[in-house]
Amino acid sequence: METLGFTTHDHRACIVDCVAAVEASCKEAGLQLTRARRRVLEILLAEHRAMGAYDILDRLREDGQNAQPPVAYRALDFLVGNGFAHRIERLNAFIACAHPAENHSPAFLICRVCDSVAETHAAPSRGTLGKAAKDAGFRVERTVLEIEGVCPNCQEAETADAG
Amino acid sequence: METLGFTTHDHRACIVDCVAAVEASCKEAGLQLTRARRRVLEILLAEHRAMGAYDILDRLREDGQNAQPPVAYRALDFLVGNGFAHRIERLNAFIACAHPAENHSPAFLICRVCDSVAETHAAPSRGTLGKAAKDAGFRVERTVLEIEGVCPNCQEAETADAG
DNA sequence: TGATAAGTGTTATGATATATCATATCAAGC
DNA sequence: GCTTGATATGATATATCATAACACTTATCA
Repeated sequence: METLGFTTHDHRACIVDCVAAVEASCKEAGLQLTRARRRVLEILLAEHRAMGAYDILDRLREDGQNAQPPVAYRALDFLVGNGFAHRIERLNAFIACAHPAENHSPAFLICRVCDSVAETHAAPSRGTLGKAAKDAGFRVERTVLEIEGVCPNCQEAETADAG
Repeated sequence: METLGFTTHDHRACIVDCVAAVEASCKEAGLQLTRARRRVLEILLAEHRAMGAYDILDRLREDGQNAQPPVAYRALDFLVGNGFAHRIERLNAFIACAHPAENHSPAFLICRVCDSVAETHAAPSRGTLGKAAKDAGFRVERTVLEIEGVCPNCQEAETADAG
């Protein structure tokens, strides 16, 4: 299990690889990775952090067009719906998937200080929780696991302030 | 473990008991359960479902005053901050805690069809996930676990439609 | 090539949440 | 009593997030 998001790295290859992976995945599934959708994916990948829809919109507008909210939301719906991006409920924001094309059940570590987000993955709810759902007669379709806390960088900053 | 929310029951005693429990808890902790806070708690308990801040505001207005958004949000901040209510991120909505005064780590079963919510509880993240957080150097403070699916009532409805 | 589905551009609006400043309330100490 | 400080409330305005609706274009495929 690899956790991404709290370490810096050269994003170039990362972006190219991810776009390629998504592209392949779309082709295989008969999905259209249109210009707008591809552009939003690139924006999310370039930032490598959770972005609000209007942040994305600002980037889109830098391309020279007067993009309106639905443009961003439609592309995001597509990306999220097909597992190429995730919505972070806690932040009303979106982030490119760190493991596109893999079938996975993501979990997020969200720093309450700097809002950085790391994606990791959780075992789909088994054990106690799965039992509780079953007992309640509830059919589980998707699990949202968002863990709030403080990232390593902000912990360092805390220590520095205190010392 | 008891899961509340998908069964009907007489709420009267439930409301009275919960308000009393919260009242006692506040007294013990030196917190002020003021009129507005108590009223919002009662509204949440009376509905026994997740309510948006503006739904709550509508109820508050039925009391005859022209309550403005901050009134609801402040009361909700108090209730959520002290564990007497929970925020459902998935729905941007709030629900009274089913186990006030107990120290707990809640999880929610959310029906995507009718938006009903059941509170249950999850073991605080141990195992794989706890390890992932630890490996990432992340300090966990709070875990949001929201499980989306279909509640028993809506499953029945599905079957009825199909047959 | 024409029918149909899928996607886009655009306007307007709905829904959720917070910043800000003024005022009230109340307990503690002089 | 009066002041002070802390906490809570009232009220206005605005920020932020999200979608409905409709006209138009593009992709797909029989």
